[in-house]
Amino acid sequence: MSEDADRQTFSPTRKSLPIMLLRAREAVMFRIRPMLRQIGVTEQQWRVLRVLEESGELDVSTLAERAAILGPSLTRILKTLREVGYIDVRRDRDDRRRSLASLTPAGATLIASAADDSAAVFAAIHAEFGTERTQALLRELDALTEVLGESGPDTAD
Amino acid sequence: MSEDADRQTFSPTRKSLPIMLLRAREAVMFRIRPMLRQIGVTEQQWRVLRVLEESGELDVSTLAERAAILGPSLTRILKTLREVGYIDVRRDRDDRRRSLASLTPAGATLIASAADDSAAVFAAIHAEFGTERTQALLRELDALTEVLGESGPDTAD
DNA sequence: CCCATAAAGTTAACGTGTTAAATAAATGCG
DNA sequence: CGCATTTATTTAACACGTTAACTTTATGGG
Repeated sequence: MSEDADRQTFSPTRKSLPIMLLRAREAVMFRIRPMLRQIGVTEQQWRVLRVLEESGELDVSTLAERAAILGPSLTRILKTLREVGYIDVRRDRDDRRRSLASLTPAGATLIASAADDSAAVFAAIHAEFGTERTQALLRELDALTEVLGESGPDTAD
Repeated sequence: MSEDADRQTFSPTRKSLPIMLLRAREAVMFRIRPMLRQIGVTEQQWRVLRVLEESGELDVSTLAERAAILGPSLTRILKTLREVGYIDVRRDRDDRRRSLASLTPAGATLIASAADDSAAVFAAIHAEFGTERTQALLRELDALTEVLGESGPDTAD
């Protein structure tokens, strides 16, 4: 009743790359959310804090790129994080179009307080799915992103 | 300046499973969005229509599960899709708590009109990343979802 | 030096993600 | 049968995703 005849017009949604990536991400996030709730930040706020902890002071564009968050979302997130005191934002003296964000001591403390819980979650995932298998999956995801990122339908010409 | 000493508290964000799944999904969606824009539906609306095309009439809970969309979002999406005439929604006679959604002819026509474009996009992805490699990645994503889905921090007791 | 153009962020508008609470219908038990 | 408890869905509130338009600052050519 759903298919015209004996030919599948689309691959089943169970085998669709976008949906499977979404499902896998959901499964992982399900393990992580309890920790995030505990410290009172959203998943995206956590990514921003993590990137700043990893890279130090960054301009908004680079931060957006590394945290995989779009500009408009990041503007709102930075506003919130600044209001609660986890980050500082200042203007770049040399190029006054740029904003530079950095972690405050309070932000660094927050991240440190979640380190053990975070490690435990990922240790559990490695234990259940396999450390090597997880690493291999990460490599494949990175490869897929690289391959598709080089040229797209909007980059054709 | 970012790390306390010589020990990495967190794995680099470049190797974080949640972030890599997000990046990979973004890379794939970047190829698909032009088609969705053309037919005037969002990514989530498209998933709902695809699932209904694949499975026929479904109750809201099952539809949410298969389209990987949460209940509250689906309520809004179904309202929109009904208003533009792509789906019908009715009450289940046997269990009046349930709503049943199904594709209208207009909805089926919309999907059919995008079939060729959709196939072309996925053919391109298979060509660039490899058909076998893509299949293998899908299997790993499914496996990860299964492994993590069986028990979680909220299912421990 | 002046202006057109580009670049970096922000604002705006609308749709979705996420959690908690509310509504409504079905179920089970005394 | 009557009511407390579940189940299915919706509503509400706030945060983020996405695209387009806008503001401000840099840059380059005349």
